[in-house]
Amino acid sequence: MRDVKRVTMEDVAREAGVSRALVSIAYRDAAGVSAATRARILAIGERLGYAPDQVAARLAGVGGRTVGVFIQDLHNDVFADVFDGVRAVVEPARKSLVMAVGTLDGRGDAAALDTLRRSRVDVIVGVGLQLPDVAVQAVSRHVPVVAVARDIPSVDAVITDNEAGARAAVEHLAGLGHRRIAFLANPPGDGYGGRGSGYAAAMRAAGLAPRVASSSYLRAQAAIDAAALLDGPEPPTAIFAHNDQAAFGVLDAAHDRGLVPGVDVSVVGYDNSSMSRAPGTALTTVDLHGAELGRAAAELAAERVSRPDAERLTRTSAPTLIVRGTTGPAPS
Amino acid sequence: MRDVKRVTMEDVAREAGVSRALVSIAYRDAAGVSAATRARILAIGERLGYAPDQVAARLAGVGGRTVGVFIQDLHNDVFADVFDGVRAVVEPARKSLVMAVGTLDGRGDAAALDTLRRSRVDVIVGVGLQLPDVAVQAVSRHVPVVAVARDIPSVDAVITDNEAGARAAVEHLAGLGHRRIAFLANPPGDGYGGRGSGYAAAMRAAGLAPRVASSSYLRAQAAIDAAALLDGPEPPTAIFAHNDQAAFGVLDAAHDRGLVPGVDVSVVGYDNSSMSRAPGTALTTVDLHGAELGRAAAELAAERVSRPDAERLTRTSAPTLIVRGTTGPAPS
DNA sequence: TTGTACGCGTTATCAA
DNA sequence: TTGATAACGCGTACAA
Repeated sequence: MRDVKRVTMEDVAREAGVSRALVSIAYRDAAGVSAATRARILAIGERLGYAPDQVAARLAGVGGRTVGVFIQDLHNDVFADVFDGVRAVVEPARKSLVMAVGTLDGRGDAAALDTLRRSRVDVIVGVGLQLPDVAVQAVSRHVPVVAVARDIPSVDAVITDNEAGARAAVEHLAGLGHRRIAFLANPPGDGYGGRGSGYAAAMRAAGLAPRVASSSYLRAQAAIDAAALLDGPEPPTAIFAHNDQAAFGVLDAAHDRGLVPGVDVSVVGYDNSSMSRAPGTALTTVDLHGAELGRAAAELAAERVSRPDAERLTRTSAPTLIVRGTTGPAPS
Repeated sequence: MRDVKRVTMEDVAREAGVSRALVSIAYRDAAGVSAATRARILAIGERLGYAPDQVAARLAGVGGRTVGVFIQDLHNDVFADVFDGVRAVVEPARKSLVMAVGTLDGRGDAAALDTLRRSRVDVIVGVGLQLPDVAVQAVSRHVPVVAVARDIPSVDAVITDNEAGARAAVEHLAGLGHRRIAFLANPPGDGYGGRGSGYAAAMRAAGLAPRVASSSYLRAQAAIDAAALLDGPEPPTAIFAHNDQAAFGVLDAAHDRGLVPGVDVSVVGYDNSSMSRAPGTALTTVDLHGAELGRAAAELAAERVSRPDAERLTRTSAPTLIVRGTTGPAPS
């Protein structure tokens, strides 16, 4: 049923009557073999069911051809967008991609990064890193890291302007006449602090009083925290959540209270995840432009590999507000 | 800024005044080293910033410790559920996981599987495989494959009872008084044919005439196909879509026409993806129990590795209907 | 505990 | 140019 033995390059070489080195050259499309011989070698390899062993190749090779991608959570659609962007750059360059997935609570992140480091990747693109700055910096001493949407001193990064995104959200809501606009905050120190500070700055600029409720990434927790706001004194007429997941929690809480989003209470998320586009939800949100971030990160990664000693590399991306159905005029 | 040279096991051995073999033993927690020496070796390794190279280990090791996971599409939440299940089994067993991601149109699937094969994985768990049976069988001649939610002759599989899921959906709708229940079909030959046949059987059993509209995985296409149904003669009062993505397309079409889901038209999806749980959407759907499928697949994978010549291994899982807000009594 | 033969390609270095 | 030879990468496993 299954091949008992693995077919190796040696097998192909013997069958073709050439050296192993020549087979290697042929398979890598490298210079040093005549077209005719190359074709013959590949044909024989095909017939034998041979495929070069990537593990051996990675061990023997010169390096610089493997990109590691850390993804915080496969359930978050935004990360998938970023991954698509990374792939769009890495695959055409014929480099290989190694993935490692963290855990939602961040506890598995260090292990996942360690896996990448030990997998001989030449550079790591970190998507949704939740580790403290120092932990990321520690990893980057062994393997260069390009952080996506997170600004860590001395670590290459594709930075997204969280302040601008938050400002756009607040200005949108203020323009609709909302005055009691609350912010459902992300965990402190997660690198998205700009969303909170941008919110606060925009509120003050609009002559409004910031009102921040701490919360978490978990939708259920966000629902609880939003409920506290909505049931408290002087409930906000609009809630800006630090990301879409949390915004869904807010919508859950609103729904429980019979409040119609966009009418009784306005809700803005952050990320433009696919769930925010769900029919019936139509969440107004800030688009992170994930694929673009991913492409930029992959480009920075390539640059870092070719110039290991370059100064810190960064690129900046600007989010844009997407108005959908969960925001509307402030109730009078 | 970064370590210029990679620290190897040899470096640690020299520093500790022992052999490389002993360092290897110490790091693998294997028998053959005294506790004191082991601690000393690990301490020195720590100080030197050493981490065992997994690539070299995989090349040298005996095998049977690496599981490959093919995932069709990172944007589909159900696959993430399955992945979680796989991981829940693989990680505690201290095996390593290698991932490869396909493409939505299925064109990249062969390449992704090939990547896994060449990565020396001992077994592949295939999630969302769209390749033809023969292509999967071809891969499985080199590396055993465990297919998730797909039934391919001679390939190990965790099978989900699509017929039962479809039947539950139809019976639910028929019980609500619907008589014109249409099925928005998946592409033929994708392995989920049971949803269509289960639908047809359940319809006939209920004394109703099956009505199948062909469609695709794409939400936009599903919207077009659903629109044709809704605008046509004798429009269905209920539409059962082959998966959640397509069901969202149906909801889009309904929304465009001012039809309220659950009131004017009932909609049932399949998968119980996270989007189906979105507030305001609340899609009635068939729960695939992704994490359970993933766990079962990982268990089968382990069994296959330990018994390479065993007969075909299969396990069956039963989906369950989850009634939410998009289904309601048939309009009179 | 140690020596040492692998595992499977890649990449100089060298010869024709 | 076309090709061969041999060292190398970094651990693992087994005999000594």
